[in-house]
Amino acid sequence: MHAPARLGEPLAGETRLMLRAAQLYYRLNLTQDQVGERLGVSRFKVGRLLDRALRESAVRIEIVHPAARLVELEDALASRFGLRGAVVVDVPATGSSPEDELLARERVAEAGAAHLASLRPAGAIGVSWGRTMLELAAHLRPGWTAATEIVQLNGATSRSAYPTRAHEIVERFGATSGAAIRLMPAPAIVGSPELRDALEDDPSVGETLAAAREAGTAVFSMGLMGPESVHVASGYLGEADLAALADAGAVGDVLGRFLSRDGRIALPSLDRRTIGLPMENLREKALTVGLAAGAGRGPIALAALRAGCITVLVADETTAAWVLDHA
Amino acid sequence: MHAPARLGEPLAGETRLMLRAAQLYYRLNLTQDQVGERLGVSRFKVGRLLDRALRESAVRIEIVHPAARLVELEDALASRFGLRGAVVVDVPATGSSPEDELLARERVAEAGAAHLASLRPAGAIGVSWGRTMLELAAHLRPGWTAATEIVQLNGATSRSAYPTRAHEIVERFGATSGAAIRLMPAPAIVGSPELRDALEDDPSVGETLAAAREAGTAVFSMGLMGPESVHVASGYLGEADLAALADAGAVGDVLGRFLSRDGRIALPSLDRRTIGLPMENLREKALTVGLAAGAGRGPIALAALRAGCITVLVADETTAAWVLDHA
DNA sequence: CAATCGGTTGCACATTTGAGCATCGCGACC
DNA sequence: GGTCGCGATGCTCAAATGTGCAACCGATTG
Repeated sequence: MHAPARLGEPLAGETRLMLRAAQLYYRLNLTQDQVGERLGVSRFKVGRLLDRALRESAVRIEIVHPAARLVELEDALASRFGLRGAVVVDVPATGSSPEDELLARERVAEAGAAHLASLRPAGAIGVSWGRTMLELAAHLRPGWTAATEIVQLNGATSRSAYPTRAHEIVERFGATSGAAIRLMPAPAIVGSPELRDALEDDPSVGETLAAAREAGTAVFSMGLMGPESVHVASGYLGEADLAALADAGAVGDVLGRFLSRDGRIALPSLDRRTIGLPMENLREKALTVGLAAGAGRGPIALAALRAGCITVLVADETTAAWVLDHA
Repeated sequence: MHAPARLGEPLAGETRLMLRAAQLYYRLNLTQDQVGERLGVSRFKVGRLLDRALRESAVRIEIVHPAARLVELEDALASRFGLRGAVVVDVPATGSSPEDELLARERVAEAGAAHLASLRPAGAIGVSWGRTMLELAAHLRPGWTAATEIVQLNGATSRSAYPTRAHEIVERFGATSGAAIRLMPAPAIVGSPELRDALEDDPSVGETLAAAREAGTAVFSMGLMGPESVHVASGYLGEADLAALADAGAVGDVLGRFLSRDGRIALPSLDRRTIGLPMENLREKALTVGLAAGAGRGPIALAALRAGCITVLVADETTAAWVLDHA
């Protein structure tokens, strides 16, 4: 090798020196100069010794903070899906009990609000509704940004006893940012494409929809597909629709648009009955913040990412890990 | 705390930033400047973030090389006993079978020879004898140093069939360094103090002893106390002596001088029958290299260190660890 | 409303570190 | 024995990093 032909050497003197240098440099925080003095070698040699130690990974530098994994997931998501950013939240318990769901929603919403504020979006901001969005709105702090207008992105007037509280969300966004608000007075899903078109043509809805198209920013959450969906609770979806969606391979929704695993509209016939900003318009926005909180949101998060309608993802750790595992 | 009263924060944004900075800096090896650019903060802030990460031990820097432990032991020994140096050798198997003993001796002797050469001792060098010393001598490489004289430090003429081979050792030291040699033609231990004195007064022994006192450097190994001691094999010690030594708490010998745990001469009456350099003269030398190789050498190594007669210790890992454990 | 205080920020400057390069020593090979 | 080539060494110079300091910001208090 490099040392003059002494085979079977128990421990090359160079290696001893290297380890000693590493100890002095990394443990005692001496300068390379000081290390060299103690070891009787030049500082250049110390530098090279430390180089070698690093190359041969005789010293390991690892990031051990409990949250380091979250940051790693964030970076992985951002680079894997070409995102502008990702926020992964550590949620203590990640079961699928209602309490755990609640907790996950809270943490994701809180983190989403903070991150949204840090982005300081300007101009018009479109927002969706749902439990996560309501929670997010609650966490917005006065003056978090100086938007000009808050626009509701999709229909929400409830036809059941269960209120969507979409107006609360929009109002809170408006109140905390000082922006004007624009609601969308229509259900999320109606019975026929014709009715959808008629409603969207009406100025009350149409103007909001136009504003939604113009908004540079969109903030929305992702919904689950199944009997527990808010769309079922709100009375928009019946048994038959649910069955058809399941047949079509739907995994959840974004702005009331149900997607299949690959990110495509799962059931075009249902999509034509859905009132709100269409997928293709959502994709065009400069900044879209999508939130996924709670067990089982992995598939819809991945679908939405594949649909290309997300530039900033906010999710809990379990969801983030699932997405990366299945991407 | 430091952040404006937001309690129960899932993960302070500062911490995210810190971890991200640490990732970029330590994993991707970006400069602090580049990290700052990516994260949108000044390089000063990055530096401070990295500082914090280090202080809060969010990043851990550890030395993982298998030999790192040896170096640690060396440093610990050197500082604990005020040594000029210590060499700890990694010995694959550390049982107490004859083969393991042999292996340990080989590795320690080899490392001892290499380290001795790196010290380049000048002037007169005193040497002891024994299996380890023989092995060490065999590993000396021509021109390893430019000593003027090699002096045998203690008596060695065998009175049994088992040869001490002390002359081989001294000759090899001389031949490889180009130095003159001086042997000590006497047994290690004799029957009475009077005979010891008479022999030491004889010029043949006395002149070597005087040279041994003058030598600035001494190299010796440490021997075990018990029936397997070379002194028993060479016929210097009988049953009665062995029993008396055991009673006196002897743990082993240095230059034929048996020591108790605390580093004192275990049996003065026996010591007065021992021919060779006395302890107090050994202590005065500028450089004394002591070798301890093989299972059970811990106690005598510790005793010798306590006696203050060692400035450079060469030992196997097990012995080194034992010494530090019991110091 | 002014004053003050703790903490954070960016800066100029000194120190530390890294990179490229000329040199040297030494063994291999003619 | 000469010389060729490789690796190690130490140097200069530029880049990167740490440090003390002044300015600043926001909150608290008189």
